[in-house]
Amino acid sequence: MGGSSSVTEGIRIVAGQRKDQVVGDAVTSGSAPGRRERNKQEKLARIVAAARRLFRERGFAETTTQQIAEAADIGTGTLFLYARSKEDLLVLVFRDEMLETARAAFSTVDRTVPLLDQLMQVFTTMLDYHEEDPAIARILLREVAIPNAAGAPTDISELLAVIFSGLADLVTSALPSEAPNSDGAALLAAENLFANYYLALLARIGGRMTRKQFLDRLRRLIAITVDGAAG
Amino acid sequence: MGGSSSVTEGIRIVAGQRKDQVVGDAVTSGSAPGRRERNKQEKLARIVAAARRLFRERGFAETTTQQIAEAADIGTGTLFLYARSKEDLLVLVFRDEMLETARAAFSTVDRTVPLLDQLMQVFTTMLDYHEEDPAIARILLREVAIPNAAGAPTDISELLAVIFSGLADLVTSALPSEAPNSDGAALLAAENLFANYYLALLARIGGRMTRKQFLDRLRRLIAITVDGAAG
DNA sequence: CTTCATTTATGACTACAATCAGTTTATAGA
DNA sequence: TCTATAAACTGATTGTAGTCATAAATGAAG
Repeated sequence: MGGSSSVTEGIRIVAGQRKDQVVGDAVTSGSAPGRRERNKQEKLARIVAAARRLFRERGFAETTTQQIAEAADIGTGTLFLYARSKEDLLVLVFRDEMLETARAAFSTVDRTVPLLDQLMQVFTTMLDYHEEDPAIARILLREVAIPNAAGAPTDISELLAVIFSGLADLVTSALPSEAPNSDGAALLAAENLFANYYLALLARIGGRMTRKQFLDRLRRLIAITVDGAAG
Repeated sequence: MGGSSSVTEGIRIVAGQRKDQVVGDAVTSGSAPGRRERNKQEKLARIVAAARRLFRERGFAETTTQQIAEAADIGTGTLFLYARSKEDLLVLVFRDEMLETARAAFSTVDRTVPLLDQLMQVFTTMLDYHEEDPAIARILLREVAIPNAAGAPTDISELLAVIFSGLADLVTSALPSEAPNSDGAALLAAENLFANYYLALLARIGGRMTRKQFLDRLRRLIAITVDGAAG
């Protein structure tokens, strides 16, 4: 997403309102973590591990938050101190995998082929990941698009940053180095490309397209953008 | 795991065929509707009317399916013969309004202005509709993108057809009449444009953009596609 | 009218996400 | 060390979406 405008109108701390919690990550840097912080991180790790295993083994709907809590050896209420909802927990659990997938996708791109093919490589890698477990992907993609519960959901800004800057970088590299403000233009092109990928992915994961149809369609869609921006 | 020693975790319903019902519209054409059919339509109308009123008055989360059933004067279980889930009911309720909004958007476009402006007119009209009730729009857009429950959700193909063919028509009209297979190309362009609109809309409704930011961003995004396709 | 089969309706019931008042644990200060 | 305050944890409880066994309504056929 474009400029993370530093408007800072949130007001966060103080001011009596304590609604939105979710045990915050209080690790500033360097200094002693402290027992409380260590306990929190350890618990978070247990929760994520347990949830991942259960979601994978039984599926999302078939796994209850009770089961996750029990497997993570915590109280049922504790779970919701770490994730706002069951769906949000899913994002928390698979965020890192998605991030790694995205990073891998960009780092293995063959930069000698045309931009269109580079983009298809990236998107195909990300598609492959989601196709491994379409049932999970469905809910994951839904939650990423529009979070369910109110309040601050699990932060995915890093994932988005990797994707957008990665796409923008491919676009910039492929373009003849001339345009002056091409940075903003490249980021905008990245958003355009991602929008096309995302909606096609929704159709694919939603079972409204075969894999072949998806790839074919996506290629044509991004060709519109790529040819336009390049021509 | 733990707890009772009996494993029993397989079983679940899983068995082959799903039961996908949802009282189908059996009106073929012309011939006598029959009492059964009339009752169904009447009930459906009552449900939609009651749900619309309650969702508008109290909001989605604050309205229970019991309240809707009572207001529609039907049993609680009956509701789920007409919609697969509470979310699906929301689509059922607002589908017609969205369809009308889309139709109106396309029929009032000023065809004398540049294509980019025509598209912005259409998208702005649709944005206006969703901004009237962002809380409802949020869930509506989620459900449209990826239906919640399994089985056939409320059919929105007509809405999508109106939007895609409408966009394709604008594109075709604005382009110099020359290209032979421009029909498929125009439809593809329409998908590209819609993808950009939809993701921007998600950001806007998700509160991640002001209205001004949305319009500005969307204009730049679709400019990429329009300039590319036209140039 | 009287079966009979099929479709539609019902509401008591179940399962479960999420909450919240009360409890425990950690840390800072004395 | 002990005490006070805040942060984190807990599980019994609650509200409600969605189910399912049963019943009612409809239409077809005799």
